[in-house]
Amino acid sequence: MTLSQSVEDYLKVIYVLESEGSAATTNNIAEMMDVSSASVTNMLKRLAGLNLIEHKSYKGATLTDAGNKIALEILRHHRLLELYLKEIMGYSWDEVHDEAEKLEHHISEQFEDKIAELLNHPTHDPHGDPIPTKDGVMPEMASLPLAVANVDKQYIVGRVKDQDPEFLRYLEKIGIIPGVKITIIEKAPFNGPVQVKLEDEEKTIGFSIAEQIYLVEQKMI
Amino acid sequence: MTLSQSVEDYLKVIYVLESEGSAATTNNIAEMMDVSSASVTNMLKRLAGLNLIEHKSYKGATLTDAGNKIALEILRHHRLLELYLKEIMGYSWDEVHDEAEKLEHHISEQFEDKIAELLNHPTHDPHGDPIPTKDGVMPEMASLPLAVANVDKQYIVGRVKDQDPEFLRYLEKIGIIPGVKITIIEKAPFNGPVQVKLEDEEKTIGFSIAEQIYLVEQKMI
DNA sequence: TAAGCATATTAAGTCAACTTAATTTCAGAA
DNA sequence: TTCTGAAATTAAGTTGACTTAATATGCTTA
Repeated sequence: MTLSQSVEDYLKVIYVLESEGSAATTNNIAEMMDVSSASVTNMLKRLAGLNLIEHKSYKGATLTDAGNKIALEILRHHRLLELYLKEIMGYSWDEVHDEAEKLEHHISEQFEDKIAELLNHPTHDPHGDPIPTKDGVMPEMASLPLAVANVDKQYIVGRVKDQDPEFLRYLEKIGIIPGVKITIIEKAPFNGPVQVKLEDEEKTIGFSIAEQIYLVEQKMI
Repeated sequence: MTLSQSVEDYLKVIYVLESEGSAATTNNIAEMMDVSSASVTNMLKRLAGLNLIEHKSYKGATLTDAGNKIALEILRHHRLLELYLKEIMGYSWDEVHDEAEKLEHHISEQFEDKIAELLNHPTHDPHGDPIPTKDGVMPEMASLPLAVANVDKQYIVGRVKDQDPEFLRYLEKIGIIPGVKITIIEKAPFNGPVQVKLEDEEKTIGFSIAEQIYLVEQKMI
């Protein structure tokens, strides 16, 4: 059973919405994929017909086991590719997303296995997103937003959510990338800026940025 | 201007037919692409509309400069990928074709440049096919079929035409791969088998196999 | 030079993926 | 409890890429 790129993309988006806690409603999907909601309704019917999702009219979609499996496979491709592009091919972390987005649908099982091996079976991509294992197990993901973490406690940057290249270049410039130690010095009230200490330098970042950064207490990787 | 995978494939096939000396007729294209001739007629109209080919009804197609440029770009992708898969990712030479066939349409300019650099700007792929340069120059290609080369003269295997994996595995097993020295010991008449000497061992191969192998007098690579 | 055959084209239809516009459904406020 | 606006669906149509079947073209040869 070989699925179209489009089908794979829908499944991936539904997975991501589900895992974010948002419902995979017609409009949510349409917005994320930048297509009309009518297109989504149509596709949801097809996906339901393929037993990849369950769809209740006017309610939203949930992945079946089969759909979940495929979504995880695509996600695995995507994240392995991101890491591969960065580590082996010398891409910067703001460039990897777009390239992986295209290639994820076209690499073979063999290619997947080779890069996993070359990378020594990694668990997280350059943004800290977990890479599902081949049998569909999702590693732990950093889930504590910097914006709500404790002051004066040392953490490690676990994950950066926003994939916008400019945003990523900014973060890299100020030194906030997965793996680095970070301590919150002060949080201004009313969603104000957050002052953090990295290695030795201190930086101040806006609240909305702090919401995109997730911390862990111990190194995951 | 971004072209569909299908358009790119047609251009590539037309290029290959032209460069083989065969006319790019409707039926030739249909056969190579395994589609109906009606499909080809349709596509030729579209391609002509895009100024990528010239098409005279009932005559056949020839690439315009624009079409040629795109065909060469795809061919460059394909052959760079083949070499990359073999040299960097550890594929065997019978496996690279299929994977490259899919990926060639989806890699970015950046990806192309990176692998070219990693491979040190190679001129030929693992089968000996020339890799067009970025500005559309096609390196020399071995053009002397083993089947018609001289007896008792030392050559070098330059290129293997047939891409069938089983055929390639056979050739590899008996040691006929681009770059190796080869001398024809004897050619049986009436398109009979050909006896060759490789390094130290002698092998006998069928005539139709000998037709797929092209020699050069001096190492190209 | 006309017949016959291979080659190519046209006609009509399918399917996936999309669109806009019209309509239906549902859930929350008056 | 009905109304209304947002969300979802249906209806109708487009485009690309394909199909089979019918028809047209033109090359060879008798």
